[in-house]
Amino acid sequence: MTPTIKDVAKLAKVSPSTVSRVIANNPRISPRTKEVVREAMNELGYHPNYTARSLVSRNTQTVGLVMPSSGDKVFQNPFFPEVIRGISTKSHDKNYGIYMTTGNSEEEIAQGVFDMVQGRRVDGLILLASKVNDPMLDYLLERDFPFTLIGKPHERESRITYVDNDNVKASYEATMHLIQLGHKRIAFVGGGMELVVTRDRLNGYLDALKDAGIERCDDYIVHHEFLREGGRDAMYELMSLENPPTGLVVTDDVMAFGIVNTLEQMGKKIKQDISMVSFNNVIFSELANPSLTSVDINIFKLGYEAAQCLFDQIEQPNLLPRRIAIPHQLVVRNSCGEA
Amino acid sequence: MTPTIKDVAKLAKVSPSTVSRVIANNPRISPRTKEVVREAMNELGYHPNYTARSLVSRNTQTVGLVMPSSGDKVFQNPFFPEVIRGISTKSHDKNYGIYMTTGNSEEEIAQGVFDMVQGRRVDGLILLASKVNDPMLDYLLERDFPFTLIGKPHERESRITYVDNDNVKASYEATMHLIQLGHKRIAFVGGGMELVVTRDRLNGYLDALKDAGIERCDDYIVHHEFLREGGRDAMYELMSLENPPTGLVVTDDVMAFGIVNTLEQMGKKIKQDISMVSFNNVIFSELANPSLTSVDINIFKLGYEAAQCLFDQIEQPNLLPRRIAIPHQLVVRNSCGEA
DNA sequence: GCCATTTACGTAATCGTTTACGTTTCATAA
DNA sequence: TTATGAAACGTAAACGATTACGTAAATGGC
Repeated sequence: MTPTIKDVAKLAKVSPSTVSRVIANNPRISPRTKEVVREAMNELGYHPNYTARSLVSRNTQTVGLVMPSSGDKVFQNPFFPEVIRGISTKSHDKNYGIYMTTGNSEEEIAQGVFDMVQGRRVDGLILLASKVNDPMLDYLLERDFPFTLIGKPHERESRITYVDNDNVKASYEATMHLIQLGHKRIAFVGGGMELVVTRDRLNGYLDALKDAGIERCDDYIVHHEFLREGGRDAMYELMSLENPPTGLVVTDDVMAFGIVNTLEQMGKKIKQDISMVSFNNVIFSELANPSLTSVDINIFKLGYEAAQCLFDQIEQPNLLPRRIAIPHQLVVRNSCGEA
Repeated sequence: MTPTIKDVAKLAKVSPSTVSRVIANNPRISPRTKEVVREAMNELGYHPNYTARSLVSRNTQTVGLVMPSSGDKVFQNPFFPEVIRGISTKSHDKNYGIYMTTGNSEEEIAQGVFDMVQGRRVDGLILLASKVNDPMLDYLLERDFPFTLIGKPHERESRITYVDNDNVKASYEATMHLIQLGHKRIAFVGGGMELVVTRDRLNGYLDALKDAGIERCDDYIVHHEFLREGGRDAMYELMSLENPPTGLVVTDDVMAFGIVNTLEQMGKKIKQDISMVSFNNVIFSELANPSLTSVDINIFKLGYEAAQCLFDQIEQPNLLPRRIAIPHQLVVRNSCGEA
C-alpha cells in the first residue's frame, strides 16, 4: 500500500492537516515541524494522491485536447504532432498534464468532451480545429468552461478566445505569388467548407484573383480531405478539365504531397508544368521533390500560445476573450515556376 | 453547479447508492426504479464525476505515456504520432483516455512518471523507448505497477511485458539487401548505444557482414540523433573517410532524410553514388526523392498491441509477462542501386 | 500581572462517489 | 402460520486529500 497523508502524520506525530500544510508550504507551520514532516515523507516515500487532491480542490492540473473527428487519420498530418508539441511545452512549464481522447465520429468526440467537462477530468480545453456551426462551442460557452480555440470561430467570435493566423492575408499572398509569376489559371484546393480555415483561405485566394483582375472560375475550386488521398483526388478532378490550371493554391502540405505523387504518375512535372504553393510548412515540405513553396504558419507557436491563453483563463476566470494572431511567412522553395 | 449524485437521488426520491447502482446497471435494482432514476439524470443533465469515482474505485480509466526525454524533439519524428495512434485506437475501444507529460531531461521525465504512478493518475503506463539500464523499469517492477514497453528491455527481460520487432533479423535482412546488390563497404548509422533498438540493429548488421565474409570496420559505425541533423552529422563523418562507404544501413527514416539532403549538397546522388536502406517506413518515406527503401516495422500495430497488453495486465493483475513480436517487412523503393 | 493578539497546530467537515452491510417487504415452503 | 430466503433498496463508512474554524500556548503591551 502506498502511504497516505495519515501515515505521514502518524510518523511525524502531527495531524494530517499539518502535513497538508507542509506540502503546500504554508507559512503558518514552523520550520522545525516542516523539517520533521518532510523527513517522515521521505522515509515513507510519500507522494500525494492527485485524485483525492483534485476532488476537494476542484482542479485537475490537466488540459484536455479535442481533435477533429477523424481521430485515426489526424495523426498522419504532421500539423497535429507539432501543435501538440507547442501545447505540451507550455503545459509542462505550468506543471499541467495533457489528456486526450479520440473518437471515430462527431458523436464519439462529443461524448469524450462531455466526459472531460462534466466529469471534471480537465481544467480546460484546447480545440484543435474550428468548424462552422460547431455546437461544441455553444456547449462550452454556456457552461462557462475555459477553452481556447486554434483557428478562428465562425460564430460568437467576440466571446471566444482563440489563436489563429491571418489566413485570408496568408492566402492572398500565396495566390499573389503565383500571379506575379504570370499564372492566370489558378486553382484552389481546399479542405471541407465546414472548416473555417478553408473558408478564410478561399477568401484570400478570391481577393487576390479579384485584385489581379482574374475572373473566378468555380471549376477551379475543389475540396478534399487533408490527406494525400485528398490531393490525389483533387488532381484527378482538376486535370480532367478542358483547361487545366497552371497554378495551384493548396491549403495543406500533406495534400500537396499527394498532388506531387499524382502529377508524377500523370507524367507532369511540378514547377515546369504546374506551379504549387501550399500551407503549413510542415517539417517534410523541404524534403519533397521538388521542395515545396509553403506558407509557414508557425504551428508550434499556435499551440504554445493557445495553451498560454488557456492557462490565463483558468487562473483568471473572468478574463475577457482574447484573440491572438500568429504571424505567417511565405517560404519560397522549388515548386513554383513562371507561367 | 453541476448536479451530483445526491441531487439526482433527491429528485428521484431514492438514495444516492441506488443512483450509483443504476449507473452501474446493477441487476439488483428494479427496472421501474431504474427508469425513474434515469429520467431524473436526464432532467438534471447529470454526469458522474470521474475524480470522485476514481478516488473510491481506485482506477482512473487512463493510461500514461512515457516519451523519451528529448520531449520537444520527439514529435518531429513521425514514429511517435503513429505509435500514439495505435495506442489511442485501442484505448478508445476500451474507454480509456490517454495522459501525457513531457520533460526536457531524464530527471523531469522521471518526475512525471512518479506523479503518474504514485499520484495514481493513471492505471498503467506505456513506455515508448527502451534504454539500457533504465532505472524506471526497476522502479515500476518493484511497485508492481502495470506497464508495457515498446522495444526490447535490456535487463530483466523475463519479467517485463513488451512489444517489439525482431530488430536483429530486420537489420540482418536490410544489410543483406545491400550485400546482394554487391556492396562491400557498408556503414551503419544508428542512434545512441543507450537505446536497445540501436544495439539490436547493429547486431543484425554485424551478423550479415559476418555471414557475407565482410570484415567489420569500426569507422563505418556511427551514432547520431534520430533527427535530420543526426543524418547530416553522420554524413560529414562518413564521407570524410579515406574510403567512404557505398552502402548505408540507417536506423531511422528521419535520419535518412537528413542524409539525402546532405548528400545532395555534397553533389552526390543516392542510389547512383550511394545506396541506403533505412528503418520505420514512415509515411513520408515514399515521398522523399528518391523514395526510400525502408523496413516497415508496423508502427501502428506496435502501439495497438502494446495497449492491448497493458489492458490485459490491468484487468488480470497476475498475468505472466508476455512478449509480442510485430512482423516487419523490407519495402524496396529507389534508394538502392548496384555497387 | 492581566488581557489581547499572534503563532502553531488540531478537529472535523467536505469533495462526489462506491460498496459492505443492514433493513424492509413480500413470496414461498414446511 | 411461521420461519426462510430473496429482492429491492437504504445507511453509513470509506477513498485521501484540503481547509474553515477552533484552541492552546507563546508573545507583547501597558
